[in-house]
Amino acid sequence: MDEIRKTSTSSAAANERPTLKTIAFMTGLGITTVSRALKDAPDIGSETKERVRLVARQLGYQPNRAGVRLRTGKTNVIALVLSIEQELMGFTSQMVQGISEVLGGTQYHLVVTPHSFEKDPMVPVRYILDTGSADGVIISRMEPEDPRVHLMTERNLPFVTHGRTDMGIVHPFHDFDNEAYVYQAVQRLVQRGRRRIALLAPLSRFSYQIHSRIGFEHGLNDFQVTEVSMGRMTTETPLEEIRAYAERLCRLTEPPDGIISLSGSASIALVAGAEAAGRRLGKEIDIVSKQSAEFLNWIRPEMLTVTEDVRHAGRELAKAVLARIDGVAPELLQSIDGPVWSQMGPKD
Amino acid sequence: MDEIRKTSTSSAAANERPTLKTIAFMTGLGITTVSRALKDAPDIGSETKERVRLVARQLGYQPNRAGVRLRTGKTNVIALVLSIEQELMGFTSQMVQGISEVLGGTQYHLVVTPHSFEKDPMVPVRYILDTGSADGVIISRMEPEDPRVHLMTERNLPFVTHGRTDMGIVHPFHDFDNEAYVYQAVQRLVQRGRRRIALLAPLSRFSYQIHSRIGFEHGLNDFQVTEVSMGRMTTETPLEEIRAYAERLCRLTEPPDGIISLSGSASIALVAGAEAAGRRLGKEIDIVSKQSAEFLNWIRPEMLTVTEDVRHAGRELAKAVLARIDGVAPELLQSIDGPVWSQMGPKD
DNA sequence: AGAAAAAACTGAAACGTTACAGGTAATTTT
DNA sequence: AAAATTACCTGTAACGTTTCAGTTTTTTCT
Repeated sequence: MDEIRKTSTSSAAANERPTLKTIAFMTGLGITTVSRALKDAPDIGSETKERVRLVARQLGYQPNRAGVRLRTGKTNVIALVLSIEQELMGFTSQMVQGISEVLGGTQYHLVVTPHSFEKDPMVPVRYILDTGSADGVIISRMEPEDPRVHLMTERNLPFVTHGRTDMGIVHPFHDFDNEAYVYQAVQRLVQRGRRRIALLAPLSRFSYQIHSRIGFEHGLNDFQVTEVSMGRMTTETPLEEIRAYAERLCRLTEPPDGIISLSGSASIALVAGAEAAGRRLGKEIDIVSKQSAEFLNWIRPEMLTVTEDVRHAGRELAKAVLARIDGVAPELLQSIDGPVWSQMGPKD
Repeated sequence: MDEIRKTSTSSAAANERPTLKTIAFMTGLGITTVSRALKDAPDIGSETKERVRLVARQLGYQPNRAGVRLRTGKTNVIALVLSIEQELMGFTSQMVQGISEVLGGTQYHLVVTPHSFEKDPMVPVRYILDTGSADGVIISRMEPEDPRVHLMTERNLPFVTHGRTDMGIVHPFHDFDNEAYVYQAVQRLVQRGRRRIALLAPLSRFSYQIHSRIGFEHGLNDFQVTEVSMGRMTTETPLEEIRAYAERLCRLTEPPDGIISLSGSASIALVAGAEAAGRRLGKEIDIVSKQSAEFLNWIRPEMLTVTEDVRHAGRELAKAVLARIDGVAPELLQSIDGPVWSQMGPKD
């Protein structure tokens, strides 16, 4: 099948995608006028604007992205930089949905750039900077001193972070309040009579490890309970190792009676370990977990959970980058979500 | 902070991004020559090519995407069209990772376009077609008669589907063998002595509902066991309804002793329902499930599972669109993954 | 009435790339 | 030695857009 009606070089195409030229031809105006009319520029007559808009809508005109990008440098792209090490249980999916909900009403497209954080987190950021391939960037897995934030700030590339930094640079972010989460987790465990609590925290390089530690220590202090060490375990340790460690821990003479986890999937391993050691949730031990999708309560209703609304985070992040691109001051684009505890199981 | 060294209009910029013009200036060649040299065109001297390549590498030259796209129409973009109704447990994340692994070695970017399948599945496809915003498309949630496939085929837009159709159009696809999965599931249940089996299938509009039904009926027939109806339940029914239904089912005088599920998250609800009715997995009942991330065995080791390798699917899909874009015949770009059963729990 | 100002519109140039239709010099053929 | 061929290279135009520097027409001011 080859093309049918191939139109001549001049305007007024039958089948082709309409351009400014098409509209100019149909209205009898100049291309410049059409361009300015669609932008609602002040030096175009209002009747003309109306006419142009009408024809444009009629034709289903959509500005050619390549043309705009070439001329103005504006890509109309938001880049989402994802770490391939990121939690799997629904996180990415929700984040993408949330971002898209916001971008859906705009000209922006979402380009997803997964990358190994372990190898070199700077690679995707540098690429975007070198090629000018996005107007704004969303990054996560923040560190207190984050070189990506340095670079993008220095090079004036709008961005938001999912998570906070601590480096004296004011930048847009959205974060979950892990400090409050862990503090409240301790509180709830104490309310249930727990006295020996362990914390399964993220890798220490990440900002939210520090936040969760702070919340934990305040909790230990305020409620006068003891910590049981999780050793070298983090939320990123392979599940089987976590399970084995949890089992060992629960077999000690002085086992923990409460565990707080920062990761939904890691919690599955904790539960498996604790139960392998004969502990029952809600009886000898309570496990508290953050999750990015409601599933833990389905499998163990006794578990205490907070569901981080990642979709909402995606929306906030998207709104923030867009606002930043529009020149809104970074200090106005910072938000933190507090923990929301799920309905409880049998106990309540 | 404003810009420093702003270079004049002519070439030889200090800080700016290099273009063909920059290379042309530095080598003393014409822009055309440089362009052709980088494309390894036959009418350029080999020594010249070497020289151009050297300088280009030196400068870190990367072709301007907008320039290429404007001139040639090539976007270097692959669009992933996702349904927001899609399973949450890791599916999207894995799919994106898989695709990116393949695109990582190319000039292609991945644009993600979530959309409500329920509302109108054609919208994103039409948008891509109307705006020419991608060179290739990946879609999922296939139906036997899929209008998206019709449209893209007719308009000659390269695409792959995750799942098969049945409409006499030969097109690239990658699929999981749901028929074999369900058949083998029946077989395994029978091996465990189960005789009354229920199937929790997808919505009937989807191709894989049909495949799973076929596998199921063959199984029922070959192994001489009876079906217990799941009523109006599908994998997309809200979890709480599924749970309630499963519980009711298990309280009947003739309850099922085996359930086969096509969705990991729905299986959680099935387990909850069965257990609420006092049935124990591996004892009075066996539940078999497909999942897109290894998590069911962690929470109920007695469950029989198959993990669909969505990441691998992403890789296959990406390779297929790229090949299709390069003109490879569609019939050569079709693949089906067989079910791989996980290690069993205590029983084995 | 003439000058000045305002309103409405427009052509040319440029962003970076590639296709096309050449050009020039060296080499081969006759 | 002239003609033809080959090997290499290049300028121009075009893709669709916006910015700049106008131009023309109408209105307002003096």
